[in-house]
Order: sequence, then C-alpha cells, then structure tokens
Amino acid sequence: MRPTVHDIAAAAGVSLATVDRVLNQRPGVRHVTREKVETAIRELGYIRDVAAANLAKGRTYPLVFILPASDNSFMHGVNGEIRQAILRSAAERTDIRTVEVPAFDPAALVAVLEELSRGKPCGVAMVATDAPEVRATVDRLVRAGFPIVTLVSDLTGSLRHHYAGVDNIAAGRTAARLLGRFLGPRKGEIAVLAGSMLVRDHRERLEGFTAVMAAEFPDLAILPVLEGRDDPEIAHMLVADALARNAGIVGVYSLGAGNRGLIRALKEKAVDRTLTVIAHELTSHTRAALIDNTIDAILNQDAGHEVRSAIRVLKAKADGLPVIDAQERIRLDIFLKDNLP
Amino acid sequence: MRPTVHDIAAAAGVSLATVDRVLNQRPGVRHVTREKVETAIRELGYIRDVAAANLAKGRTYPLVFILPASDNSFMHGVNGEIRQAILRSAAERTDIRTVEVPAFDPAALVAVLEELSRGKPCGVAMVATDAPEVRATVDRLVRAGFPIVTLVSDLTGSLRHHYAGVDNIAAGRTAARLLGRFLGPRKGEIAVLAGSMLVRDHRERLEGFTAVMAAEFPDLAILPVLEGRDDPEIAHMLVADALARNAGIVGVYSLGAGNRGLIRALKEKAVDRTLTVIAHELTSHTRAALIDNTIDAILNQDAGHEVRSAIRVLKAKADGLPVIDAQERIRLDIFLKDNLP
DNA sequence: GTTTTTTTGATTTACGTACATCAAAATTGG
DNA sequence: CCAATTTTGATGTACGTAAATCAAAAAAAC
Repeated sequence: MRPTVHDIAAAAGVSLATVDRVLNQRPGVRHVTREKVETAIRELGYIRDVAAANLAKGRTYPLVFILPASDNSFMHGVNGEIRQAILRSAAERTDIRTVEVPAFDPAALVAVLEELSRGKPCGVAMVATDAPEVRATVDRLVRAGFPIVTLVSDLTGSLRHHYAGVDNIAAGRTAARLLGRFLGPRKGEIAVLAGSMLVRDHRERLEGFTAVMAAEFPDLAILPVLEGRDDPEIAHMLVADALARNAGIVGVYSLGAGNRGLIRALKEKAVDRTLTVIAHELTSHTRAALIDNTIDAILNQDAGHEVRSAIRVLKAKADGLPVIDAQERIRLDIFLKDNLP
Repeated sequence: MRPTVHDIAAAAGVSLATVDRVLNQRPGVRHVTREKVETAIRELGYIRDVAAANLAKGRTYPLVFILPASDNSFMHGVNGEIRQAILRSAAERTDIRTVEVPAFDPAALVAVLEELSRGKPCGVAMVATDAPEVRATVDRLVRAGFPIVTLVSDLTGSLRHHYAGVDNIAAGRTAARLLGRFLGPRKGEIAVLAGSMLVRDHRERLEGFTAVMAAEFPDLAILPVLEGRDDPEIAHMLVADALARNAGIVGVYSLGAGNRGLIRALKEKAVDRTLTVIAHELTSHTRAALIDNTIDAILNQDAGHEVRSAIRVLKAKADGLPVIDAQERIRLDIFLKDNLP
C-alpha cells in the first residue's frame, strides 16, 4: 500500500495539520520540523495522490489557446482538435478557451498575453510570433509562474516551458533529401512554393531545405521562392506560370499551405512531365494528390497530437509534475501513398 | 458546474441510494424508476467522476504484459518501456506484471492465458502468436469480460479490443516504394533479410514489399529471402555471402532484427558499391549506420508509444470509457538522417 | 517570570463516488 | 385484507487530500 499523509504524520511524529502545511508550503512551520516531515516523505517514498488532491481542491485547469486568425486548413484543423479537447474537458477537469489574434502582429499578441495574465489561467498555449517584445512578455509571465507552451511555431531563446510542434529545419532537410533521392541522377531546377517568408516556420523549412540541397545535391538548383501567401489562387497562378516559363523544373517543394492551387496547376501543366513533388500537411486535397501520383510525399505534423500534448504538458506544469519527454515529442510524419492513415 | 449524483437524485426525484444502484447496476430497482434515473442522467449530461470513483473504490488496474522470450534489441526496448511504466504505476494506479513465454509456441501462450485469467487481471497486453488455438482462447476471455490488447504483433480476426502496433503490410509497401524511388532508373536485384518467415510481422512486411515491388518497380528483382533468425552473426554471414556471389545486388531490405550483422557485412563488402539499404527499427547501430550513409532509411515503431498506448487502452476498457482512436494509432516512423530524434 | 508571538495539534468539513445497513414504503401473492 | 416480498429512502463510513478553526504548547521577547 502506498503511504498517505497519515503515514507521514506518524513517521515524522507530527500532526496531520503540520504535514499539510509542509506539503502545501503554508507558513507557520519551524525549519527543523519541516525537515523532519520532508525526511519522512522521502523515506516512505510518499507521492501525493493527485486525483484525491484535485478532488479536494475542486481543481480545474483553466487553459487558454492563443491562435492566429489565419484561415488555412491547418489552422482549421488545430481549431477542430481544440474543440474535441473541449468536449473532453469534463473528464479532464480542463476549462479551455481560445483567443484569436491577428497573424504576425507582435503588439497584438503581447496585448493579449498581458490581458490574459490578469485572468489567472493555469496555462497558456500559443502559436508564437517570433519577435523580441513577445519573447520579453513570455519570459516575464513564465518568471511570474505562468506555465506557457508554444504550439506549432516556437519562440526559441525564450523561457517557455515546452514547444509542441515539429522541428521545421529538420522538416526542410528531410524534404530536400527525399526530393534529391527521388530524383536520383536527374539534373534540373527545383521550384519552392512558400506561404510567406515572414513566417518563421516557413523560413526554417526553407533554411533546412536549401542547406541539404546545396551540400548534397549540387545538380539541383533552387529557383527563387514563390510566395503564395497560403492562398490557393495565388499558388495556382505562381506555379502555373513557373512551369510554363521554365522547362527545366524537375521538382517542387511546397512548404506552406494553399496546396489546392498547386495541385491544380500540376494537373494542368505537368501531366506530361515527370515532376517530383513534396508538400506539407495532409489534407483531403494533398491526400488525393498523393494517391493519384501528383504528389510523391507529404510531410505532416499531427495537429491532434500537438493540441493534446500541449494540454498534457500544461496540466503537468501546473501541478509541478514531470512530463514524459518521449511522449511529448511531436514527430514529423512522412506519408507515401502506402502508409496513409 | 458539472452535475453530481446528488443532482441526478434530485432531478429524478429519487434518493441517492437509488441513483447509486442504477449507476453500478445493482439489483433492486424497478424498471420505471431505473428509466427515470437514466433519463435524468442523460438530460443533465452526467459524467461519472472517474477519479473520485477510483478513490472511493481504492481501485488499481492489475495489468499483465505477455512477451515472447526472444532476445533482440526491439524486445529489450519493449521491456525497458514496461519498466518505465512500472515506475509510473503509483501515479497511474496500475499494477503491471510481465510474463515471458517461449516465442512461437501457441500452446505455451494458451496455457499462460488460461493461468492468468484465474488471477483476474483487469487487462492483458500480449505479443500475439498467430495460431487458431490462441485466437480461440483470446475470444473466449474477451467474451468473459477481460480486456485484451495485442502488442507489436496482432491477432487478426480475433475479438481483441485493440492492436497497439504498426500496420506491417503498409510498412513493407513503404519500404518498397522508398527503395524503388531511391534507386530510380537503376536495374538490379534486391536482397531481403528477414528474421524468420514463421513470424507474422515479417511475413506481412515481405508481403507488402513484394506486392509494391512487383507492381511498380519491375526492373528490380527480389532475391530469395535470407532468414537470419534475428541473429547478427547469421545475418552477417548470409549478407556477406550474398553480396560476394551476386554483383547485381543494388538494394537491401532488412525487415527483421540482427542489423548489427548486416551493417558489418555492408561495411566489409560494399564500400565500393552504391547500395541502397532500408532497415527496420532504430537502434544505436542502425542510427549510426544511417548517419554514416550505410543505411538510407529506417522504418521504426516506437516501443514506448506502443506500451503507453496499450496501458491507456486497457485502463479505458476496464472502466468502459471511450478511447481517442487517433491518439492510439501507432504510426510507422520513417527516419532519414535528417529527422532523427 | 510574565507576556507576546510563533509553532503545533486536534478536529471538522468538504470533494464525488462506492458500498453497506436498516428501516420504511410500495407492490405483489394468496 | 394480511402477509410476504420487492423496492426505495435515509444514513453513515470510507477513499486521500485540502483547508479552515481554535486551542494548546513552545519559543522568543521583554
């Protein structure tokens, strides 16, 4: 049988009230007494029964998700997963709220963070915009005791407790190697379609991609990046135009959203060409394109895992409990047509 | 505020004791009364507080893992993950035990299952040996109310509640496509190294592999399977011999264990050849080989995820709770040197 | 040595559920 | 209609912890 507070009290020769004061760091305990209790806790291997404690406290976990107000299918997916999590909140004692902020607007994000910190949530998950003022605010809140995790997009160098997202540099590198290996001895040019170079994720993917391309596949030249603003129409136009004007394109790397436009352009302009195409994010469109061989591989991050992981980590941090790192690592999924879920 | 049993009692116009009788399906409740209570439960959206219930019951989850007594690094990994889970058992109210059975011995497995069912565990996770008598026993135990999940190796067509493992046919197909695409226009022969064709996982991987190879990469011929019995020494010998005798080999697919021997053979006999190699399971050896370009891709199943998933599912089944399917799907990891964890 | 302050003990209630007991009410059988 | 039976209510205890109150003891200050 697992030891309880009563056992600790008996072992330390103090009363239950004193054990409680030590456990919940309440004042009014002499140093020596506190030590006695802590020794007993260690020696008996006492572990607080979190379920019983939460029951007694009537604890809930008020959590806030801060998401950019961008309207692409990946963010819709994240939203959907948060809604799923809200449906489970009764069983998980969570109380989840989402707040939308304008995308790529550090000042707005800072304002929301300040505002939130007054509402005393026990945790914040945020899609970070990478800016010094955001970092400063996050650091201040973390120091003040708020658990904060970044979601999808990290805030490197900040004190955030955890990042629930993929390593985008590794994703870009992986895309480069897949593309390079799939193309084998072929020489030619590679078109890169991004959303915007203002987004950190996209910059990082491109960075990893170009690094591996330059180092290991010198016969493949990367064309100037097409910025499709994650919009299918713009993406369609840019890709169609590039394919029409450049007969030397042998591969495409789409590292952002707006793949619907890319796919349409490929089907219109490249049926006769054997292009190798790698894209990000598994959606109904990219999935269909993978199956009909328009796309050769899809790199994906699982929004459901990211949201669930963020919640688990925030709860654990709020309780001061450890997290299982391996469980919380968000993996880069590589899908070929053979291993689709 | 979430409704409690008291709210149900008030809403249904009955006493707490009656609500309790309905909730815990105790006898002595008239049909009409039971209906009243059930209506109230539905209308208020009552959800039993599992934590409080477990506290009151003093519930623990006695779980048993049945593992084959095979001594390869993957099974060692599984064992290690189970030990990790045992360290967490105080917090998770689990009481985990492992039982070893001789590998590929259906009779022994059946005997252990029979034996266990007398000990009344609330759940069993087993690496299944695929045989009719095992299926029959599992079905009988499931029907008798024991939650059973298969781990790593499934028992298709049985009534097991869940399978915590990867789709091995998809794994084989994925390996084939990666190998085929990496080799591009090259023609030649493919050596396949397996553990044993008596193992279902290996048969399935081979099945998926040959299917995609035959359909999509007709220029690559699969050589007769080398059965290395998951032993590094035997694997080394077989692969070295095959490479020495057949200059036409352009690729290798290692779908079992014993990769240490494979890697040694490759380094001895194939430094001058540009072989494309795909192997299963990420270990320190395969990892190093991936980094030094001896291996081109590693397919992996995460033993930690499998063990944790099995535990979550068994606990949920024991409580009659739903599982989050997407969370419990075990994914096939594809590692290139760029996305290693 | 007395007073003031700090520390500790003893006790109670609560959280939401499970489970047991015994009495009271309602229903059924004859 | 009475007795036997079934159904229901009322009540209490327990699980392990949190949190509060008030009294008692110990330590510190004077």
